[in-house]
Amino acid sequence: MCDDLVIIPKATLGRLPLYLRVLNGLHHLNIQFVSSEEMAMKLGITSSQLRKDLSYFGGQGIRGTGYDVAYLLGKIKAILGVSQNWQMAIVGLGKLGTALARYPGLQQHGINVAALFDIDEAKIGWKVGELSICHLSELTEKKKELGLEIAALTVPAQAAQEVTDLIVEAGIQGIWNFAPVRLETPENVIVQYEDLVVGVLTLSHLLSRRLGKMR
Amino acid sequence: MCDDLVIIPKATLGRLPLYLRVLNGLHHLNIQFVSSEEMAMKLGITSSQLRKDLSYFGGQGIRGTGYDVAYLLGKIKAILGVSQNWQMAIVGLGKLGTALARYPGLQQHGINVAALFDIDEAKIGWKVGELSICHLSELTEKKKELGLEIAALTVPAQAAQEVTDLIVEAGIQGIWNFAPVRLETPENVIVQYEDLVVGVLTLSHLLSRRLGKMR
DNA sequence: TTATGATTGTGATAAATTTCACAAGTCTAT
DNA sequence: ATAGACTTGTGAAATTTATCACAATCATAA
Repeated sequence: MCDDLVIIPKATLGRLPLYLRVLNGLHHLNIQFVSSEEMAMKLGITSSQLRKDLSYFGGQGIRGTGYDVAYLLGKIKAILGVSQNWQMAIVGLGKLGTALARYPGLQQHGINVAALFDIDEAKIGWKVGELSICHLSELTEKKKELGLEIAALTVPAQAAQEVTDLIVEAGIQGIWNFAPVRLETPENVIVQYEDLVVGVLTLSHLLSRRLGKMR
Repeated sequence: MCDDLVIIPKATLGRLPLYLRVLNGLHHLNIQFVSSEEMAMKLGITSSQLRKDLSYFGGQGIRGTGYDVAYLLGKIKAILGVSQNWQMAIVGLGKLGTALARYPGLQQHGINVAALFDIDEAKIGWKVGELSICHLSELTEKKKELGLEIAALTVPAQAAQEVTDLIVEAGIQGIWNFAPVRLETPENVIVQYEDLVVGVLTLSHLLSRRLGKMR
């Protein structure tokens, strides 16, 4: 009845968004079936890994034919929670926060940017796209009004914990944290860490080795 | 002589940027020694994992005392290739590219944004911070002039492969790819994939389970 | 010097993840 | 109906990663 309660390995979960993307592409092209080999090729992974991943939640593949694109898409969307919409607030409208507010990829995946908050008086009332920036003190009120469920935290590192406490107090249970610090939160709050620097440093490391540029 | 040739597990490498951050903080506070327990606490991992990670490249800890912050910092910087500077180009000055161009975290980690490219005639000549946007056709020339080593790819998905081919042709060997597609490149080019959507979908999944909001 | 307390380094073990290999199922063409 | 070509699903093996537990080491103070 409720497949989502099956335990899906973390490593697999991390790949589901990639699968979602490829399936979306195929669905757009009106392709009805896809083999694990074909999909794996597009993803740069092995077909057995893909099949194993899908097996954790019942990919319902058809031997000799492949997987039903629409069905698999629906299944993965359900697991990732993309099949319903989420109301998200952005807290901290600096460069990063502003870019995030305008990023179309969010809406496409069921994340609705519904409110913007900052603490800088100079920014209050400014518009980013359709939305006006509110003062952080309005968070609790707006949370109830708009049903905010996720807060993207794009404030400077020094302010992050303090602002987190306010977010938690407002009753928001999901924090997408772009500040480079670990946040202290109650158990019922989920924090997802996002850090651009990790990616570029990994690249930097690989290049150092490749180019032999080190001292 | 060259510790970087020791094989460091991928999982460990992925954590080094986090260690770098904590060590930077400690160093800033003029703290000379730190124990694995203390550092692990700040990171939300176990101390034994930290020690094991450091053991792969010789953390040079002192029993009873802990690790020398400055020494460890230098070591990790060397491994991550942060101890020298890199010249980076940003290709595609949309919302994301522009935010990246202004992101101070890059400079802080030895990544120098040295040139901006776009293909949209309307944008050519515009300034973002100190730099002017150049036409993509100047890439090869600028690569030689500025010694560009990394290209951040922030163009729409449809254009990504085409632009990648130009980047490769210009002789740039590191691509930090923000476009949600897999890139075909020669073996000597390193591609680091960056995808914001993965993070927020993971959060979405965890929230779905937690809140029991699914259908 | 010696006792005490703190902390590392690392084998051994456990857990998680990936890869392999192939039986079993499905489709198509004849 | 049958053969042949494909493709899935999945146990088992291999590999990678994380945790445990404790001897060895170092600093400090009496």
